[in-house]
Amino acid sequence: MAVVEIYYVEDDLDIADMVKKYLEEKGCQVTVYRTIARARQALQACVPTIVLIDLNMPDGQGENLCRWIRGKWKALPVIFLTVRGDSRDIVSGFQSGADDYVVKPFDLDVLYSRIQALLRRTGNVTKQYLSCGGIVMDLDRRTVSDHSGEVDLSAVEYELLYYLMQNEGKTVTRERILEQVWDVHGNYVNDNTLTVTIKRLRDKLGQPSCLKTVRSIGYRMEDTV
Amino acid sequence: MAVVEIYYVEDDLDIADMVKKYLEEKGCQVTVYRTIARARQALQACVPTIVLIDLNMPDGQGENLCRWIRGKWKALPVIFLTVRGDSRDIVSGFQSGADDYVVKPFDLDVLYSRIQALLRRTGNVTKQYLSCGGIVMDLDRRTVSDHSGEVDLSAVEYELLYYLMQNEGKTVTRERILEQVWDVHGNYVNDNTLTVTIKRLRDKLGQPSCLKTVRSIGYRMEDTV
DNA sequence: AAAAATATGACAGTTTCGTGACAAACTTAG
DNA sequence: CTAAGTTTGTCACGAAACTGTCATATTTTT
Repeated sequence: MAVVEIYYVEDDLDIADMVKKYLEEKGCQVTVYRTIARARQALQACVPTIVLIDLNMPDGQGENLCRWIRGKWKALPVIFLTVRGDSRDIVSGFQSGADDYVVKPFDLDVLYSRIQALLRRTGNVTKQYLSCGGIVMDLDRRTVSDHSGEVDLSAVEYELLYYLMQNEGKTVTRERILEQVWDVHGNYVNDNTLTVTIKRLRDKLGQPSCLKTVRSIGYRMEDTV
Repeated sequence: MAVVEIYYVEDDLDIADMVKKYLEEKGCQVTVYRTIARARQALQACVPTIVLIDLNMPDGQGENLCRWIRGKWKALPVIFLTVRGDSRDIVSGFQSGADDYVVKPFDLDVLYSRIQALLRRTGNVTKQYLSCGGIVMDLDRRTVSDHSGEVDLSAVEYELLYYLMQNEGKTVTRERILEQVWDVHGNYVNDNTLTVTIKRLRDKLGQPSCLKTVRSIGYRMEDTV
């Protein structure tokens, strides 16, 4: 299984630290967000494997974040971690769309078991998102977003971006792109067509720094370093 | 609503009865098995929607039953119900392949929430209603309403809307829609027929913003966010 | 400074979708 | 069974968006 990327929304830094350390030991990649607002912002840029949410946050209820997540990503796994262990709380937590609900104080091994069980359940789902440098492609919806929200791409632009993001980190040659995106074999396609489509992409995506020109070779998508 | 069929493996008849009654009130169909052997026999004859297993059974450990189930049906939802609430027990329960683990004494509402969450996740819930962006389809009554009340759709229009709402959030291609809604094999169906039917749908539904055109690909139903 | 590669702006042919109209097929009521 | 009303597929047309190309500018390399 690829790296499990976890977003953990928690304001209590002691707990957050403990959980983060434990999960990192298990090989997960954990990012902690101390407010709902920040978590929301991060989610717009990149979609993790799973989200852990503390119910009581300083800037709102975790349930609302979960509902918001469900509105955008129907299948993104969400687990609540909370001290509120009353039946009514649990039921309302599930009603906001969560997949599991763990009451503090919890055993870390149990938490990890539950994460694994959930990922086992969702694991075989074909990967639905491609993300790189703040740009997210939702392959099911066939939409693209950047930090400022959804971006409307034409068919060719979408195909081009898709090809580049599939090869994130690799430099792909102009010829190869032309072959793959315009799949012409004998058909002459003006080489400049690629240049122009790249420009149109960059314009629509707000000149993203992750789409790099590799002079005399081609282009490369890569996270800004 | 399609019936949720539950196999409940439990030797304590008092608890079994209570749980069974509660779940039946919720519209589920519950069969109780008092031994692992009988449950196994029943599973070989018929596979339910979900299995609830008590860990301590007179003729063996529930974990073994779960492992056996996983060997045959990788995706059949399984929940453990048990008094053994020690961390090690829980972890080993999950390791045998369970999807959830509920410690007795449990609240019935919580149990039901967990069952629902799991079925939601596995896509086993057949809902009576489909709703999206203010449009509600009642699949039993075969009716459609929007904010202004019931809308009268023709057969094809209904099928088209049904297909789109089933795939809420996904962009579906024109070809796929034509295949699915007009199920012609070699039969020529004019591509424009789809365009026209979409228009008729939009007219009747008051130009809903949730029915989006994805140029040169197809259409997508989606809540306006 | 010249040459090469890439970026940019403008333009026009093409594609795609929405729209109104129409006739054949089907349904329903009398 | 007939006649009126509905449904459904098709066509033709137009507006809007898409896409490839050219001419020109800008940047990078030698």
